[in-house]
Amino acid sequence: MRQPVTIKDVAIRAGCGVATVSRVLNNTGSASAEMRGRVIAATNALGFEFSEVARSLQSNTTRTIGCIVPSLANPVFADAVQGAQEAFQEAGYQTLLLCTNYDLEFEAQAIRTLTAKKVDGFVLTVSDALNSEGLKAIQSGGVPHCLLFNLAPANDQSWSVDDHSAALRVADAFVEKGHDHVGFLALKFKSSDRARQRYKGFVEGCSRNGMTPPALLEIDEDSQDLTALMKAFIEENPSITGIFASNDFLALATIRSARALGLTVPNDLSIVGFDGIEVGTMVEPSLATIVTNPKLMGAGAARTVLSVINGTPAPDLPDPNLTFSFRTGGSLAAPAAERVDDKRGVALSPSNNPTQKNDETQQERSK
Amino acid sequence: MRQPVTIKDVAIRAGCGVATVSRVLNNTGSASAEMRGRVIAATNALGFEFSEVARSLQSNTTRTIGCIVPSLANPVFADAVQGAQEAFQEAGYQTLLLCTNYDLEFEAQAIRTLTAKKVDGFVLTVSDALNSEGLKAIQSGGVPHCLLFNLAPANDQSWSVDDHSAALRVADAFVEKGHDHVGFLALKFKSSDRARQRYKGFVEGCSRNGMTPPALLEIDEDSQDLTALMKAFIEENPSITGIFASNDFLALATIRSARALGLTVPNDLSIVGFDGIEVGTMVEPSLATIVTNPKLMGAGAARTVLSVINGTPAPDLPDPNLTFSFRTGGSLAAPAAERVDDKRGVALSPSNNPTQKNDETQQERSK
DNA sequence: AGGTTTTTTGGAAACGTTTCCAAGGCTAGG
DNA sequence: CCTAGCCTTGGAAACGTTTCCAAAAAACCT
Repeated sequence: MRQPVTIKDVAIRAGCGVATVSRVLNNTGSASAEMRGRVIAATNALGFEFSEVARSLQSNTTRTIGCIVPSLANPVFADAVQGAQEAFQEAGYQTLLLCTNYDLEFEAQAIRTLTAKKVDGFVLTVSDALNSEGLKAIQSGGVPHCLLFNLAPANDQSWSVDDHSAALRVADAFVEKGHDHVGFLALKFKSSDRARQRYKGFVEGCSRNGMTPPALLEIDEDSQDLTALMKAFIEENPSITGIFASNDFLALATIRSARALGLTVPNDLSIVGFDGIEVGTMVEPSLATIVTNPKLMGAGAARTVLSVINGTPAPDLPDPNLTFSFRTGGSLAAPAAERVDDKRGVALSPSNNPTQKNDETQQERSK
Repeated sequence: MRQPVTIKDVAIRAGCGVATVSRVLNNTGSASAEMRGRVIAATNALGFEFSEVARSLQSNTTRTIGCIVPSLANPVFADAVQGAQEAFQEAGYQTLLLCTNYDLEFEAQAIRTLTAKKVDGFVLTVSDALNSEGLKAIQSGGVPHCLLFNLAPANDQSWSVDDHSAALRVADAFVEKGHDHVGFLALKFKSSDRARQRYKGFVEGCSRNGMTPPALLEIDEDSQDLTALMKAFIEENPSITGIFASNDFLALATIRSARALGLTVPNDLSIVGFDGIEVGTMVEPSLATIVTNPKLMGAGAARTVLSVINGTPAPDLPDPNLTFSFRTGGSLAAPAAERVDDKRGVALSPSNNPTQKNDETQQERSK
């Protein structure tokens, strides 16, 4: 199916040269009113449309942006992609989407493919921004780009939630409710610097608050056996009274597993999630979580890329502390008294101050 | 930023003609071992990569597929897109994604844009497959395409859940539990033939089962005031004992609103959703719903498009009855007996207590 | 050796645009 | 009435490939 009607056909029909057709249709250069009319008429009669491919070759610009994310199954990315796509769309750019499934090989391949397609820019979430082969290629190729949900290396911009600070905030939330020892549940720890940031922040937050260092439970792809894993985890760490899950789905799954284990949330186990997906407000108890705005992030990254393409000043990155907020929810409460007592008996606490924590606990619970 | 190194540069460096370079690198046509070596060496030395744009112009094929869906905020589409994207990716095709936001104008525009970009095919979910301007353009342009989640017009293929049958099944599920009068809650009724199909099927299912025709509650974009709407709806239809929501999010929101109105689910009001998103199994009570497999649908549509591109036989569409299954859940149960009693007494009570409904009305109407 | 295949090679056309440039027709100023 | 300058116009080059074709080189026959 060859290009059905080309600029040449229009030129013939209008009885003029192709250059004239191009000028008229693009409103570039001059043309007599009469000529203009003939060209328009011919264009309509033939139903002519420019081939963007030929244009791209000639203009060396495709008005296409490569967008690379791990997966759309995670609504955070889905929303971010949509936000980016809309922003690009508005500026007359289309979006070539590729999902890496958290696979480094795919990631590199995706970048190569899109580079060959001569995209005008990239918005991408990589597995590890500091060591990404593909990202380096983009940088050295001088292709406009902006990271999304990554910790930006030097010289790079990234629209991202401040995972570290958010995790600190979660630690604060736990301690406010009187928890001393909690767990961190991570998915795809290996392939996501975001998860690692959250963990790092959480560890630091716990430490700052004088809490026991959080126990780490790291799981793989499928949460089929999450209940079993949790059982082992809790047995191994009998003093934990809460779990910080690295995303909301995981948090909800954790609640389900907790129920399956006969634990009630939040009494026996408090849960805090991350992302702030909407269903978190629909469940009972509602999910305490870090609320983020992925769509905004995606749109922001898009605007940044557009700005470097156009050579206009880049939009300001949002204040890191405004990239998230904490949402209280029924899934986080003071630990039940019995478990606190348990702990008192069991835990030979390190350099912190569990007594004081327990006071807080009492206070909270008496409300 | 011109193409940094072209086939010409390689040819010069290798001391041969461009035709030879092309042949060697594409493994088409013959070349002496020595020549081959020189070309490869030059390619590596220069870091040459083909420009897909130039290739596309020459070969009149872009290895790019246009993918159009209403939104990625709905995980059904997000999953479907991912499924399609993966299938295409595997076949060496990339995916140009556009979201219409349920806007007909955008839809038409999107199709025009992608047509100009000379995509090799389309996978798309349109608002109304029978009257879509853009779809007609695609058809008459002879561009390979496959619908997704649409009711296919004649001559077209569509990978879609059999919404009609699924809705029948939901009606059966309600009647099995002893419901007689239920409501149908629809979002974007105007702009989605899927929602309309579901409604149509549901009406028919209710009729077949001798139930009262379902009451229709149609809502717009934001469910902010869903609770208020539901209150009015239930007051207007005091005999309904259940609601079939046209998607799972809506179902979960409905449960939340029901709670806000002091109704318990499923005792006062049973809820059935549609789509089978995973969180439905994580909530309490779990959500009764129609389970679908959007990723499979997306991948299927992709395979269909690929088959018409390659001229190979199209994959069989799945048996319509296997495109969905019913998942039982705690949100669907028999209507509470007390409510039946209660209702008798309070038949005339105004809007104070929305939990009360009139069973006599129900029985009378059911004949 | 000479003629006949077969292989290897490179020039050039083509894909559909945009844009440079030169040429022609006009207008206007002298 | 002539010339300098402006507006219009179209030919042709360029963008980076692939592919057709013919020429050159190598191989294989008697």
